[in-house]
Amino acid sequence: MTVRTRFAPSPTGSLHIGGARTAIFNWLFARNAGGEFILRIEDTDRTRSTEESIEEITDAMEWLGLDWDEGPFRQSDRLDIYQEHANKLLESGKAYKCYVTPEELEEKRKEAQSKGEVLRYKREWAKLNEGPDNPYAIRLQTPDEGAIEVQDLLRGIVTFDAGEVDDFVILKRDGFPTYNFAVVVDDATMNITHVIRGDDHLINTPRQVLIYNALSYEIPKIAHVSMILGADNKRLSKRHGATSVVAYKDRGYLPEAIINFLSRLGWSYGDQEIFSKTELVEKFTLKNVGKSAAVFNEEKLDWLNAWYIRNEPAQEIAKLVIPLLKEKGLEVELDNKLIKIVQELSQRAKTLLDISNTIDYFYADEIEYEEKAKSKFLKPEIKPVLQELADRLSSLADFNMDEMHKVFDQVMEERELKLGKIAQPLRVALTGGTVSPGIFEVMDILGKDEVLKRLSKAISTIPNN
RNA sequence: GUCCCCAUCGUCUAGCCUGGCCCAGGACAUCGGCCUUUCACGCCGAAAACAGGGGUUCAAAUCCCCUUGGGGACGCCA
Repeated sequence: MTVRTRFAPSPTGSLHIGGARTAIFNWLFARNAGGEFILRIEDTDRTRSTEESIEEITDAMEWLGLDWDEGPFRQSDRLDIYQEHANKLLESGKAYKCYVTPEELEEKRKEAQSKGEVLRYKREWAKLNEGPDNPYAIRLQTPDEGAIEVQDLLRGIVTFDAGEVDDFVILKRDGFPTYNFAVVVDDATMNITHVIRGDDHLINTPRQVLIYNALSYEIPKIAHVSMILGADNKRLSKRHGATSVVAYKDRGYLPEAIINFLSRLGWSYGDQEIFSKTELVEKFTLKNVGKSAAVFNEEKLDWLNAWYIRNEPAQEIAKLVIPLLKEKGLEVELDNKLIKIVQELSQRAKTLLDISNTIDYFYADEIEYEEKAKSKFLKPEIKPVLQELADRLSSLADFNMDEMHKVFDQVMEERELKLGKIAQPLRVALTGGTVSPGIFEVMDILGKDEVLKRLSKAISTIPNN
Protein backbone atom coordinates (compact mmCIF):
# COMPACT_ATOMS: atom_id res chain seq x y z
CA MET A 1 0.00 0.00 0.00
CA THR A 2 1.27 3.45 -0.86
CA VAL A 3 2.18 5.57 2.09
CA ARG A 4 0.04 8.67 2.23
CA THR A 5 0.62 11.46 4.72
CA ARG A 6 -0.98 14.82 5.01
CA PHE A 7 -0.47 18.24 6.43
CA ALA A 8 -3.68 19.80 7.64
CA PRO A 9 -3.27 23.38 8.84
CA SER A 10 -6.13 25.60 9.84
CA PRO A 11 -6.00 28.87 7.90
CA THR A 12 -6.09 31.22 10.85
CA GLY A 13 -2.72 32.83 10.24
CA SER A 14 0.42 32.24 8.28
CA LEU A 15 2.42 29.05 8.54
CA HIS A 16 4.16 29.04 11.88
CA ILE A 17 7.30 27.26 12.95
CA GLY A 18 5.54 24.41 14.70
CA GLY A 19 3.26 23.78 11.76
CA ALA A 20 6.21 23.88 9.40
CA ARG A 21 8.00 21.24 11.44
CA THR A 22 4.94 19.00 11.33
CA ALA A 23 4.67 19.56 7.59
CA ILE A 24 8.34 18.73 7.14
CA PHE A 25 8.07 15.49 9.08
CA ASN A 26 5.05 14.40 7.07
CA TRP A 27 6.69 15.40 3.83
CA LEU A 28 9.93 13.63 4.67
CA PHE A 29 8.13 10.52 5.77
CA ALA A 30 6.13 10.35 2.56
CA ARG A 31 9.08 11.11 0.31
CA ASN A 32 11.26 8.63 2.13
CA ALA A 33 8.70 5.93 1.53
CA GLY A 34 8.09 6.97 -2.06
CA GLY A 35 4.59 7.85 -0.99
CA GLU A 36 2.25 10.78 -1.38
CA PHE A 37 1.86 13.96 0.59
CA ILE A 38 -1.51 15.63 0.75
CA LEU A 39 -2.35 19.18 1.72
CA ARG A 40 -5.65 19.77 3.39
CA ILE A 41 -7.00 23.03 4.71
CA GLU A 42 -9.02 22.66 7.88
CA ASP A 43 -11.29 25.64 7.56
CA THR A 44 -14.27 24.48 9.55
CA ASP A 45 -14.05 27.45 11.86
CA ARG A 46 -15.95 29.90 9.74
CA THR A 47 -15.17 32.88 11.91
CA ARG A 48 -11.43 32.50 12.03
CA SER A 49 -10.51 31.04 8.65
CA THR A 50 -9.34 33.44 5.97
CA GLU A 51 -8.42 33.28 2.31
CA GLU A 52 -5.21 35.20 2.91
CA SER A 53 -4.08 32.60 5.38
CA ILE A 54 -4.49 29.83 2.85
CA GLU A 55 -2.37 31.71 0.42
CA GLU A 56 0.24 32.53 3.03
CA ILE A 57 0.46 28.92 4.04
CA THR A 58 0.81 27.55 0.54
CA ASP A 59 3.32 30.27 -0.31
CA ALA A 60 5.41 29.38 2.70
CA MET A 61 5.29 25.71 1.84
CA GLU A 62 6.35 26.40 -1.71
CA TRP A 63 9.16 28.55 -0.46
CA LEU A 64 10.30 25.73 1.79
CA GLY A 65 10.06 23.35 -1.13
CA LEU A 66 7.46 21.11 0.45
CA ASP A 67 5.54 20.05 -2.61
CA TRP A 68 2.25 18.24 -2.27
CA ASP A 69 0.75 15.62 -4.53
CA GLU A 70 -2.90 16.34 -3.87
CA GLY A 71 -4.84 19.32 -2.69
CA PRO A 72 -5.11 21.76 -1.22
CA PHE A 73 -8.43 20.25 -0.27
CA ARG A 74 -10.74 22.38 1.77
CA GLN A 75 -13.00 20.96 4.37
CA SER A 76 -15.51 23.68 3.61
CA ASP A 77 -15.90 22.07 0.16
CA ARG A 78 -16.68 18.72 1.66
CA LEU A 79 -19.58 19.54 3.93
CA ASP A 80 -21.90 17.06 2.23
CA ILE A 81 -19.44 14.27 2.91
CA TYR A 82 -19.40 15.02 6.63
CA GLN A 83 -23.15 15.39 6.75
CA GLU A 84 -23.57 12.10 4.99
CA HIS A 85 -21.34 10.41 7.54
CA ALA A 86 -23.13 12.08 10.41
CA ASN A 87 -26.50 10.97 9.05
CA LYS A 88 -25.25 7.44 8.84
CA LEU A 89 -24.38 7.56 12.50
CA LEU A 90 -27.71 9.16 13.28
CA GLU A 91 -29.56 6.39 11.50
CA SER A 92 -27.66 3.64 13.21
CA GLY A 93 -28.28 5.31 16.54
CA LYS A 94 -24.59 5.86 17.22
CA ALA A 95 -25.17 9.58 17.28
CA TYR A 96 -28.07 11.79 18.28
CA LYS A 97 -29.42 15.29 17.91
CA CYS A 98 -28.75 17.73 20.70
CA TYR A 99 -30.85 20.87 20.97
CA VAL A 100 -29.03 22.48 23.83
CA THR A 101 -27.79 25.88 22.77
CA PRO A 102 -24.14 26.81 22.99
CA GLU A 103 -25.16 29.69 25.25
CA GLU A 104 -26.82 27.33 27.71
CA LEU A 105 -23.79 25.14 27.74
CA GLU A 106 -21.52 28.10 28.23
CA GLU A 107 -23.57 29.08 31.23
CA LYS A 108 -23.41 25.62 32.70
CA ARG A 109 -19.69 25.60 32.03
CA LYS A 110 -19.19 28.82 33.91
CA GLU A 111 -21.27 27.59 36.76
CA ALA A 112 -19.24 24.42 37.04
CA GLN A 113 -16.07 26.40 36.78
CA SER A 114 -17.00 28.65 39.64
CA LYS A 115 -17.36 25.52 41.74
CA GLY A 116 -13.95 24.41 40.62
CA GLU A 117 -15.37 21.67 38.45
CA VAL A 118 -15.24 20.83 34.79
CA LEU A 119 -18.51 20.59 32.94
CA ARG A 120 -19.48 17.09 31.89
CA TYR A 121 -22.14 17.03 29.25
CA LYS A 122 -25.18 14.98 30.25
CA ARG A 123 -27.06 13.00 27.65
CA GLU A 124 -30.45 13.82 29.09
CA TRP A 125 -29.98 17.50 28.30
CA ALA A 126 -30.18 16.74 24.58
CA LYS A 127 -33.92 17.18 24.21
CA LEU A 128 -33.93 20.57 25.86
CA ASN A 129 -35.46 23.04 23.37
CA GLU A 130 -36.45 20.24 21.05
CA GLY A 131 -38.79 21.39 18.28
CA PRO A 132 -39.28 20.61 14.62
CA ASP A 133 -37.63 23.82 13.45
CA ASN A 134 -35.12 24.25 16.19
CA PRO A 135 -31.46 23.97 15.31
CA TYR A 136 -29.48 21.11 16.71
CA ALA A 137 -25.97 19.76 16.82
CA ILE A 138 -25.15 16.10 16.39
CA ARG A 139 -23.31 14.35 19.15
CA LEU A 140 -21.64 10.98 19.15
CA GLN A 141 -22.95 8.55 21.71
CA THR A 142 -19.86 7.42 23.60
CA PRO A 143 -19.32 4.58 26.06
CA ASP A 144 -19.60 5.52 29.72
CA GLU A 145 -16.92 3.20 30.90
CA GLY A 146 -14.09 1.04 29.72
CA ALA A 147 -10.73 1.84 28.24
CA ILE A 148 -9.93 3.45 24.93
CA GLU A 149 -6.54 2.52 23.58
CA VAL A 150 -4.53 4.64 21.24
CA GLN A 151 -1.68 3.08 19.32
CA ASP A 152 1.04 5.64 18.89
CA LEU A 153 4.08 4.94 16.73
CA LEU A 154 6.27 6.94 19.07
CA ARG A 155 4.75 6.33 22.46
CA GLY A 156 3.29 2.88 22.26
CA ILE A 157 -0.18 2.21 23.63
CA VAL A 158 -1.73 5.11 25.47
CA THR A 159 -4.81 4.24 27.48
CA PHE A 160 -7.65 6.61 28.23
CA ASP A 161 -10.62 6.11 30.46
CA ALA A 162 -13.83 6.20 28.41
CA GLY A 163 -15.50 7.96 31.32
CA GLU A 164 -13.31 10.95 30.55
CA VAL A 165 -14.85 11.35 27.14
CA ASP A 166 -18.39 12.66 27.08
CA ASP A 167 -20.76 12.76 24.12
CA PHE A 168 -18.98 15.28 21.99
CA VAL A 169 -20.32 17.23 19.03
CA ILE A 170 -19.46 15.90 15.59
CA LEU A 171 -21.62 18.24 13.54
CA LYS A 172 -22.21 21.79 14.66
CA ARG A 173 -25.59 23.45 14.37
CA ASP A 174 -24.31 25.38 11.33
CA GLY A 175 -23.82 22.08 9.53
CA PHE A 176 -20.05 22.26 9.77
CA PRO A 177 -18.19 19.31 11.22
CA THR A 178 -16.06 19.68 14.32
CA TYR A 179 -12.34 19.17 14.08
CA ASN A 180 -12.33 15.61 15.38
CA PHE A 181 -15.07 14.48 13.04
CA ALA A 182 -13.71 16.16 9.94
CA VAL A 183 -10.24 14.79 10.59
CA VAL A 184 -11.44 11.24 10.85
CA VAL A 185 -13.75 11.38 7.85
CA ASP A 186 -11.04 13.04 5.77
CA ASP A 187 -8.17 10.84 6.82
CA ALA A 188 -10.31 7.78 6.17
CA THR A 189 -11.77 8.88 2.83
CA MET A 190 -8.45 10.27 1.64
CA ASN A 191 -6.77 6.99 2.45
CA ILE A 192 -4.20 8.53 4.74
CA THR A 193 -1.96 5.76 6.04
CA HIS A 194 0.17 7.71 8.49
CA VAL A 195 -0.84 10.64 10.61
CA ILE A 196 2.05 12.63 12.03
CA ARG A 197 0.93 15.56 14.12
CA GLY A 198 1.67 17.57 17.22
CA ASP A 199 1.59 16.24 20.71
CA ASP A 200 -1.29 18.55 21.55
CA HIS A 201 -3.56 16.27 19.52
CA LEU A 202 -2.83 13.14 21.51
CA ILE A 203 -5.67 14.02 23.83
CA ASN A 204 -8.06 14.18 20.86
CA THR A 205 -7.16 10.76 19.65
CA PRO A 206 -9.43 8.66 21.88
CA ARG A 207 -12.35 10.67 20.48
CA GLN A 208 -11.16 9.99 17.00
CA VAL A 209 -10.75 6.31 17.75
CA LEU A 210 -14.39 6.27 18.81
CA ILE A 211 -15.40 7.88 15.52
CA TYR A 212 -13.34 5.45 13.47
CA ASN A 213 -15.02 2.58 15.27
CA ALA A 214 -18.51 4.00 14.87
CA LEU A 215 -17.88 4.51 11.16
CA SER A 216 -16.16 1.13 10.82
CA TYR A 217 -13.12 2.76 9.26
CA GLU A 218 -9.63 1.45 9.72
CA ILE A 219 -7.46 3.58 11.98
CA PRO A 220 -4.30 4.88 10.31
CA LYS A 221 -0.91 4.66 11.97
CA ILE A 222 -0.54 7.66 14.22
CA ALA A 223 2.56 9.38 15.57
CA HIS A 224 2.46 12.33 17.93
CA VAL A 225 5.60 14.37 17.83
CA SER A 226 6.43 16.73 20.62
CA MET A 227 5.94 20.41 20.40
CA ILE A 228 8.36 23.21 19.91
CA LEU A 229 8.75 25.52 22.86
CA GLY A 230 10.13 29.00 23.28
CA ALA A 231 13.19 29.82 25.35
CA ASP A 232 10.96 30.07 28.41
CA ASN A 233 9.80 26.49 27.91
CA LYS A 234 6.35 27.66 26.97
CA ARG A 235 4.60 26.66 23.82
CA LEU A 236 5.99 28.75 20.98
CA SER A 237 3.73 31.70 20.39
CA LYS A 238 3.62 35.27 19.21
CA ARG A 239 5.22 36.66 22.29
CA HIS A 240 8.39 34.73 21.51
CA GLY A 241 8.91 37.06 18.58
CA ALA A 242 9.13 35.76 15.06
CA THR A 243 7.20 32.52 14.85
CA SER A 244 6.04 32.41 11.27
CA VAL A 245 8.01 31.03 8.39
CA VAL A 246 7.62 34.22 6.36
CA ALA A 247 9.03 36.23 9.22
CA TYR A 248 12.22 34.23 8.91
CA LYS A 249 12.18 34.56 5.16
CA ASP A 250 11.88 38.31 5.58
CA ARG A 251 14.75 38.33 8.01
CA GLY A 252 17.06 36.80 5.46
CA TYR A 253 16.98 33.12 6.27
CA LEU A 254 17.30 30.47 3.59
CA PRO A 255 14.72 27.71 3.25
CA GLU A 256 17.52 25.14 3.35
CA ALA A 257 18.56 26.37 6.78
CA ILE A 258 15.02 26.36 8.12
CA ILE A 259 14.36 22.86 6.82
CA ASN A 260 17.64 21.60 8.22
CA PHE A 261 17.09 23.26 11.56
CA LEU A 262 13.48 22.19 11.99
CA SER A 263 14.27 18.63 10.96
CA ARG A 264 16.86 18.41 13.68
CA LEU A 265 14.37 19.57 16.26
CA GLY A 266 13.16 16.27 17.62
CA TRP A 267 14.92 14.16 15.06
CA SER A 268 18.54 13.20 14.75
CA TYR A 269 20.90 11.04 12.78
CA GLY A 270 23.89 10.24 14.93
CA ASP A 271 26.19 13.23 15.20
CA GLN A 272 25.31 14.74 11.88
CA GLU A 273 24.14 18.36 11.87
CA ILE A 274 24.10 19.42 8.24
CA PHE A 275 21.63 17.72 5.96
CA SER A 276 20.70 18.51 2.41
CA LYS A 277 17.08 17.94 1.58
CA THR A 278 17.83 14.81 -0.40
CA GLU A 279 19.82 13.52 2.50
CA LEU A 280 16.95 14.19 4.85
CA VAL A 281 14.56 12.33 2.59
CA GLU A 282 17.00 9.44 2.51
CA LYS A 283 17.62 9.30 6.23
CA PHE A 284 14.38 10.29 7.86
CA THR A 285 12.68 7.63 9.96
CA LEU A 286 10.24 7.91 12.82
CA LYS A 287 12.52 5.66 14.81
CA ASN A 288 14.93 8.55 15.21
CA VAL A 289 12.27 10.98 16.32
CA GLY A 290 12.48 11.84 20.01
CA LYS A 291 9.66 12.11 22.47
CA SER A 292 10.50 15.20 24.44
CA ALA A 293 9.65 18.78 23.60
CA ALA A 294 12.32 20.89 21.95
CA VAL A 295 13.21 24.48 22.58
CA PHE A 296 13.55 26.67 19.53
CA ASN A 297 17.10 27.97 19.60
CA GLU A 298 17.64 30.83 17.21
CA GLU A 299 21.39 30.87 17.67
CA LYS A 300 21.69 27.46 16.16
CA LEU A 301 19.45 28.50 13.30
CA ASP A 302 21.81 31.43 12.76
CA TRP A 303 24.75 29.12 12.60
CA LEU A 304 23.04 26.88 10.07
CA ASN A 305 21.89 29.84 8.02
CA ALA A 306 25.42 31.21 7.97
CA TRP A 307 26.65 27.81 6.90
CA TYR A 308 24.26 27.67 3.97
CA ILE A 309 25.01 31.24 2.93
CA ARG A 310 28.71 30.43 2.95
CA ASN A 311 28.36 27.18 1.06
CA GLU A 312 25.74 28.05 -1.51
CA PRO A 313 27.17 29.30 -4.85
CA ALA A 314 27.68 33.06 -4.62
CA GLN A 315 25.62 33.55 -7.74
CA GLU A 316 22.57 31.99 -6.09
CA ILE A 317 22.95 34.12 -3.00
CA ALA A 318 23.43 37.17 -5.17
CA LYS A 319 20.10 36.53 -6.87
CA LEU A 320 18.43 36.57 -3.47
CA VAL A 321 20.22 39.73 -2.42
CA ILE A 322 19.20 41.79 -5.45
CA PRO A 323 15.57 42.30 -4.39
CA LEU A 324 16.72 43.19 -0.89
CA LEU A 325 18.95 45.88 -2.32
CA LYS A 326 16.16 47.15 -4.48
CA GLU A 327 14.08 47.60 -1.37
CA LYS A 328 16.81 49.86 -0.05
CA GLY A 329 16.79 51.81 -3.27
CA LEU A 330 19.95 50.25 -4.66
CA GLU A 331 19.41 48.99 -8.19
CA VAL A 332 22.03 46.37 -8.94
CA GLU A 333 22.38 43.82 -11.68
CA LEU A 334 23.52 40.26 -11.41
CA ASP A 335 26.98 40.89 -12.77
CA ASN A 336 30.48 39.79 -11.98
CA LYS A 337 31.00 42.58 -9.54
CA LEU A 338 27.98 41.64 -7.47
CA ILE A 339 28.89 37.98 -7.46
CA LYS A 340 32.40 38.80 -6.28
CA ILE A 341 31.04 41.03 -3.54
CA VAL A 342 28.57 38.41 -2.40
CA GLN A 343 31.29 35.79 -2.50
CA GLU A 344 33.20 37.86 0.04
CA LEU A 345 30.36 39.12 2.20
CA SER A 346 28.70 35.74 2.45
CA GLN A 347 31.74 34.48 4.32
CA ARG A 348 30.79 36.71 7.20
CA ALA A 349 27.00 36.91 7.09
CA LYS A 350 24.47 35.15 9.24
CA THR A 351 21.53 36.26 7.15
CA LEU A 352 20.93 37.74 3.71
CA LEU A 353 20.23 41.03 5.44
CA ASP A 354 23.76 41.01 6.82
CA ILE A 355 24.88 41.09 3.20
CA SER A 356 22.46 43.70 1.96
CA ASN A 357 23.17 45.89 4.97
CA THR A 358 26.94 45.89 4.62
CA ILE A 359 27.26 46.21 0.88
CA ASP A 360 26.79 49.95 0.47
CA TYR A 361 30.43 51.07 0.30
CA PHE A 362 30.98 48.94 -2.76
CA TYR A 363 28.45 50.99 -4.67
CA ALA A 364 28.72 54.38 -2.98
CA ASP A 365 29.76 57.36 -5.10
CA GLU A 366 31.22 59.05 -2.10
CA ILE A 367 32.61 57.21 0.90
CA GLU A 368 31.57 58.39 4.30
CA TYR A 369 33.96 57.63 7.10
CA GLU A 370 32.90 56.29 10.43
CA GLU A 371 34.01 58.88 12.95
CA LYS A 372 35.95 56.49 15.14
CA ALA A 373 37.63 54.77 12.24
CA LYS A 374 38.63 58.07 10.75
CA SER A 375 40.19 59.47 13.87
CA LYS A 376 42.02 56.28 14.66
CA PHE A 377 43.43 55.41 11.24
CA LEU A 378 43.38 58.43 8.95
CA LYS A 379 46.22 60.21 10.71
CA PRO A 380 48.93 62.47 9.32
CA GLU A 381 51.73 59.91 9.65
CA ILE A 382 49.94 57.55 7.31
CA LYS A 383 49.39 60.17 4.65
CA PRO A 384 52.71 59.68 2.82
CA VAL A 385 52.18 55.92 2.91
CA LEU A 386 48.79 56.20 1.30
CA GLN A 387 50.22 58.63 -1.21
CA GLU A 388 52.95 56.23 -2.16
CA LEU A 389 50.46 53.40 -2.46
CA ALA A 390 48.33 55.52 -4.70
CA ASP A 391 51.28 56.40 -6.89
CA ARG A 392 52.45 52.86 -7.24
CA LEU A 393 48.98 51.42 -7.77
CA SER A 394 48.21 53.98 -10.42
CA SER A 395 51.23 52.90 -12.41
CA LEU A 396 50.11 49.28 -12.47
CA ALA A 397 49.29 48.22 -15.98
CA ASP A 398 47.46 45.17 -14.79
CA PHE A 399 45.41 45.84 -11.69
CA ASN A 400 45.26 42.32 -10.30
CA MET A 401 45.81 40.90 -6.86
CA ASP A 402 49.28 39.55 -7.61
CA GLU A 403 50.48 42.94 -8.68
CA MET A 404 48.84 44.60 -5.73
CA HIS A 405 50.62 42.23 -3.40
CA LYS A 406 53.94 43.14 -4.98
CA VAL A 407 53.25 46.81 -4.49
CA PHE A 408 52.43 46.24 -0.86
CA ASP A 409 55.51 44.09 -0.30
CA GLN A 410 57.66 46.89 -1.65
CA VAL A 411 56.06 49.57 0.46
CA MET A 412 56.19 47.41 3.56
CA GLU A 413 59.84 46.67 3.07
CA GLU A 414 60.89 50.23 2.33
CA ARG A 415 59.04 51.70 5.25
CA GLU A 416 59.50 48.78 7.57
CA LEU A 417 55.82 48.55 8.19
CA LYS A 418 53.72 45.49 8.81
CA LEU A 419 50.78 44.92 6.52
CA GLY A 420 48.40 45.59 9.37
CA LYS A 421 49.71 49.12 9.71
CA ILE A 422 48.91 49.85 6.10
CA ALA A 423 45.81 47.75 5.61
CA GLN A 424 43.62 49.32 8.26
CA PRO A 425 44.04 52.93 7.12
CA LEU A 426 43.57 51.78 3.57
CA ARG A 427 40.45 49.90 4.58
CA VAL A 428 39.03 53.03 6.13
CA ALA A 429 39.93 54.95 3.00
CA LEU A 430 38.22 52.45 0.76
CA THR A 431 35.24 51.34 2.81
CA GLY A 432 34.79 54.03 5.41
CA GLY A 433 34.95 51.53 8.23
CA THR A 434 37.22 49.03 9.91
CA VAL A 435 35.42 45.85 8.96
CA SER A 436 35.39 44.46 5.46
CA PRO A 437 36.55 41.55 3.35
CA GLY A 438 40.27 41.18 2.72
CA ILE A 439 41.79 44.42 1.52
CA PHE A 440 43.08 42.96 -1.73
CA GLU A 441 39.68 41.53 -2.50
CA VAL A 442 38.12 44.89 -1.83
CA MET A 443 40.53 46.60 -4.21
CA ASP A 444 40.00 43.94 -6.80
CA ILE A 445 36.26 44.43 -6.66
CA LEU A 446 36.39 48.23 -6.70
CA GLY A 447 38.81 48.36 -9.57
CA LYS A 448 41.70 50.68 -10.19
CA ASP A 449 39.85 53.90 -10.87
CA GLU A 450 37.63 53.68 -7.85
CA VAL A 451 40.49 52.68 -5.58
CA LEU A 452 42.56 55.65 -6.71
CA LYS A 453 39.60 57.97 -6.40
CA ARG A 454 38.90 56.90 -2.87
CA LEU A 455 42.57 57.03 -1.93
CA SER A 456 42.91 60.55 -3.15
CA LYS A 457 39.84 61.60 -1.25
CA ALA A 458 41.25 60.07 1.92
CA ILE A 459 44.60 61.71 1.39
CA SER A 460 43.03 65.09 0.96
CA THR A 461 40.95 64.50 4.07
CA ILE A 462 43.96 63.89 6.27
CA PRO A 463 45.47 67.07 7.72
CA ASN A 464 49.20 67.75 7.22
CA ASN A 465 50.02 67.37 10.89
C1' G B 1 -8.48 20.44 39.85
C1' U B 2 -8.84 16.03 36.42
C1' C B 3 -6.67 13.38 32.42
C1' C B 4 -2.51 12.58 29.04
C1' C B 5 2.61 13.12 27.55
C1' C B 6 7.72 14.08 28.67
C1' A B 7 12.60 14.23 31.65
C1' U B 8 21.04 13.39 29.38
C1' C B 9 25.52 19.80 29.28
C1' G B 10 22.27 26.79 29.05
C1' U B 11 20.09 24.83 24.04
C1' C B 12 19.54 20.76 20.05
C1' U B 13 20.87 15.88 20.72
C1' A B 14 23.90 10.53 20.67
C1' G B 15 23.66 6.53 23.99
C1' C B 16 18.17 3.93 26.49
C1' C B 17 14.32 -0.62 23.18
C1' U B 18 18.53 -5.32 23.04
C1' G B 19 21.89 -3.13 31.03
C1' G B 20 28.67 -3.61 31.12
C1' C B 21 32.47 -0.72 25.32
C1' C B 22 29.88 5.89 29.17
C1' C B 23 34.14 8.82 35.46
C1' A B 24 28.50 9.85 29.06
C1' G B 25 29.88 11.46 22.55
C1' G B 26 28.70 15.45 18.88
C1' A B 27 26.69 20.36 17.65
C1' C B 28 25.11 25.61 18.85
C1' A B 29 26.21 29.25 22.37
C1' U B 30 30.20 30.68 26.13
C1' C B 31 35.45 31.17 27.52
C1' G B 32 40.85 30.62 26.24
C1' G B 33 44.50 29.97 22.31
C1' C B 34 46.32 29.51 17.17
C1' C B 35 45.88 31.48 12.16
C1' U B 36 45.57 36.56 10.48
C1' U B 37 45.49 43.00 6.96
C1' U B 38 40.11 44.10 10.08
C1' C B 39 35.66 41.17 10.65
C1' A B 40 34.50 36.44 9.75
C1' C B 41 35.95 31.45 8.40
C1' G B 42 39.11 27.50 9.93
C1' C B 43 41.92 24.81 13.60
C1' C B 44 43.20 23.49 18.85
C1' G B 45 41.58 23.49 23.86
C1' A B 46 38.39 24.48 28.38
C1' A B 47 34.07 24.62 31.18
C1' A B 48 29.30 22.36 31.00
C1' A B 49 24.43 17.08 31.84
C1' C B 50 22.32 11.29 33.13
C1' A B 51 16.13 15.84 38.00
C1' G B 52 15.77 13.39 43.20
C1' G B 53 14.85 8.98 45.94
C1' G B 54 14.01 3.88 46.22
C1' G B 55 14.30 -0.91 44.10
C1' U B 56 16.03 -5.16 40.44
C1' U B 57 21.14 -6.77 39.16
C1' C B 58 27.74 -8.95 39.94
C1' A B 59 26.78 -4.34 37.05
C1' A B 60 21.81 0.99 35.59
C1' A B 61 21.94 7.08 31.89
C1' U B 62 19.87 2.42 30.20
C1' C B 63 14.71 -1.99 33.49
C1' C B 64 10.63 -1.08 37.58
C1' C B 65 8.22 2.18 41.32
C1' C B 66 7.54 6.82 43.81
C1' U B 67 8.48 12.02 44.11
C1' U B 68 9.59 16.44 41.74
C1' G B 69 9.71 19.43 37.56
C1' G B 70 8.04 20.79 32.64
C1' G B 71 4.46 20.61 28.76
C1' G B 72 -0.33 19.65 26.73
C1' A B 73 -5.65 18.99 26.93
C1' C B 74 -10.27 19.58 29.37
C1' G B 75 -14.96 24.22 23.41
C1' C B 76 -20.95 23.58 18.68
C1' C B 77 -11.46 26.21 18.18
C1' A B 78 -8.26 23.50 15.42
